[in-house]
Amino acid sequence: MSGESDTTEKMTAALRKAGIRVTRQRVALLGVLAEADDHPDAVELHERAKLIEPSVSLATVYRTLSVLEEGGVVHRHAFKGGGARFETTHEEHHDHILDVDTGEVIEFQSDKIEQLQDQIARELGYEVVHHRLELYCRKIR
Amino acid sequence: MSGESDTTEKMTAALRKAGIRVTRQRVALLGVLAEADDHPDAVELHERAKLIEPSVSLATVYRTLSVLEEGGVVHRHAFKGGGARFETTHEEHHDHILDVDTGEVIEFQSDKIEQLQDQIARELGYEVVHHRLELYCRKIR
DNA sequence: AATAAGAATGATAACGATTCTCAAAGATAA
DNA sequence: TTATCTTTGAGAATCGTTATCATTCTTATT
Repeated sequence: MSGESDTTEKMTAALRKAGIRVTRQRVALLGVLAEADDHPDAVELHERAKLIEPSVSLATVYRTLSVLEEGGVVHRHAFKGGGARFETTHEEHHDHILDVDTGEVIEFQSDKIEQLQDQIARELGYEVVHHRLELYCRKIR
Repeated sequence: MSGESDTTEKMTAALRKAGIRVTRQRVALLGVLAEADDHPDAVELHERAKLIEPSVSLATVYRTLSVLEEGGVVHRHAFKGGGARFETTHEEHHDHILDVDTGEVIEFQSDKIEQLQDQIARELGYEVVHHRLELYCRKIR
């Protein structure tokens, strides 16, 4: 057996597959992203990545996030308030509900809404490249 | 007749109605917003307001925009790239299509989508406080 | 394994958008 | 008109993010 963890191997493979050069920092960050089930921002990701690879700088976190986004490996969200937040792309497309009281993020998916969006755009002579749908909600008592 | 323009009177009345103290700067800015048919950002609004009331500072533009937003007089949008952009609230609710090539903003409205949003939220135990729906589109050739 | 060439990195400066600070000027109600 | 409280302009400060640059690391090639 090698000294490499299973996660490290997986992340390395994922980076190679996306045509992204492999570095310790990138492997660490992607590992953090892969096991995150929330939607962390760059600073939070930096904190977590440092636990795995102490040498990661915040600058590299930002740079790597851009590279991963370009490579289609992560999605960047710009919810209200604060900075951008990220999640891996391995799940299928979804939109978000944001609890305005707790800040919690819930994911949902609606083919119907997607279809309506396409239809509306088409009627106006456009095709949808991508969209942003966020429902800022309050829990019903 | 008074020396006040018709617009000034209207804006003054609108501010009073919203319970916002009336100042030259606020009247000027609201006037600019009222006759804007695009979605200007703070710097652009500052430029335009200075033509009416040269003493307006950028700080006051930002402060006033926040006040007007709280008073329900304007809406703040955070489209991708660049800063916040604003529009008056007098029209009815609508969402936006953004032309990714030209930057143009088109407004649209769909009761069906609104209903679907409410329904989805309800099924998850939430009620929608407000939402954000932006379609980033390309013109069909 | 050694190397050459280009790419990625850490530290920090710079950036753009926005908010804050504070003394001076202004708006409102009495 | 005055007293009180608010708003203002100017610029400093802040926040999230990107750019700079000398050094280190990856990778492809020996």
